[in-house]
Amino acid sequence: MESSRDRRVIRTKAIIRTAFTNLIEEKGFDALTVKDITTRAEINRGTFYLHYRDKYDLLEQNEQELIQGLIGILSTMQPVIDIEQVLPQIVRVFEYLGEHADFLKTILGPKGDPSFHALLRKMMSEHLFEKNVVPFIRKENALVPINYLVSYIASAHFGIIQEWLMQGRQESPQEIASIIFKLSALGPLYAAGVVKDSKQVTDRR
Amino acid sequence: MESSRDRRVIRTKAIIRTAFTNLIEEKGFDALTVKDITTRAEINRGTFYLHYRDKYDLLEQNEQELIQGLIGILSTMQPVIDIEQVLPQIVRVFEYLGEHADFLKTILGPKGDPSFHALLRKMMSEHLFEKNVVPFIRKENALVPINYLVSYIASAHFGIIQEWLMQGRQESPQEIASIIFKLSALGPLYAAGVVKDSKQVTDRR
DNA sequence: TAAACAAATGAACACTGCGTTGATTATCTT
DNA sequence: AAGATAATCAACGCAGTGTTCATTTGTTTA
Repeated sequence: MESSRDRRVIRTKAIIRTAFTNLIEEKGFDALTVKDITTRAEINRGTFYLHYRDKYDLLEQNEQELIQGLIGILSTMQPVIDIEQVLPQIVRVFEYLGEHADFLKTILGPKGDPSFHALLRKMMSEHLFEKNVVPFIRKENALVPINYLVSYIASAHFGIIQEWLMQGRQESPQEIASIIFKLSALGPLYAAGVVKDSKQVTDRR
Repeated sequence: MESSRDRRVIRTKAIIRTAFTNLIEEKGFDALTVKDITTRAEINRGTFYLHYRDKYDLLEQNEQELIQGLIGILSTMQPVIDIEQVLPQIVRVFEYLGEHADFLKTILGPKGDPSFHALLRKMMSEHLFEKNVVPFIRKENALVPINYLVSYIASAHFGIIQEWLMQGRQESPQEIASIIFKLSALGPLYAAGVVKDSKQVTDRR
């Protein structure tokens, strides 16, 4: 299309991208120089600046690309009626995440970009829960403030994503969706078999 | 004690620390130069190097200080018998976190240090759940893999901490402990009032 | 309080990476 | 095949790094 049909550009951007991803994993994003990237990519340093303003721009463009893809998926999903309809939606999301595992794994890891952590969490809150869960909450029934509920779920699911990626995606998206569902619907302690019945605890305070 | 009883050192380290914290909040850690810090702290740049190897060392020392304090608290706690005994423990932790809110807020925020995120999450897993929760799990009862359970809970609680700090700690440690307890023991969806009874969902798959 | 010590300052050093430029070469599109 | 543009190469001033050394300032302790 309009955006850079020149094969040289495609090639250059691709090798920059992989060099970048690998180097983040090795040294971490901020210990990283443009020179590192161009050396690794076997590219003239000036060429880098033909495509990116600086290393932050490079990071941002890669992140945006990924985010846009995710938005594309999430926006096609209509709000669920029955709570179990979320399962295939979760599967779809994890399929997509799996396709970008390399980049995600590094960027969400300990040497990654915390602002991307925040961005992704925010997206999960907005597109998933505030559309699918929050509407079902009758305020008078909620036992905890809603913002904490949302943070709890968003972070928890975020943690599942991280664990899945870091362990090398051993489970299928279906398995993961099932795990998430059980944990959130039944409660982590119930799912663990620690608490036998929610009731046991309900009437305490 | 032995470590630097000279008042000049105390003073210098203190002003470096606050300048550092403020600057992280303003520009983010990696957009930050040693010169920025010393200028803000109204300190000779050479003085900085008298105390820290570089800005990463400064970050690490501050983080370690905080972590050690947390370990000190966690290690005095004996494993709980009844699951509700964790409540005062959670309270104690949040009291401590509250004392260091300024630093934590920035370092756990979008401009913070992702490796510290990981470190704190790991600590929570090890000291809290693997000591207090995991032993109670009978493997045959667990509906989900334990590593996912641990990730789920650790991240979820991590999210609560972040939300609490970012919103300016409006709730007391007691309130937060109660919120966490409800969410984890009853399950987030139950606590939200979305699911009426866990049973409703238990026998599906 | 005075002497001895240690911290903080200020100025200079070479070094590394940054972001940009202009001329030249290589590769692509039409 | 011709024209366009991407990539290269070498060079530039600039900013921040981490180190040094002589000097001044402050703190401790005898």
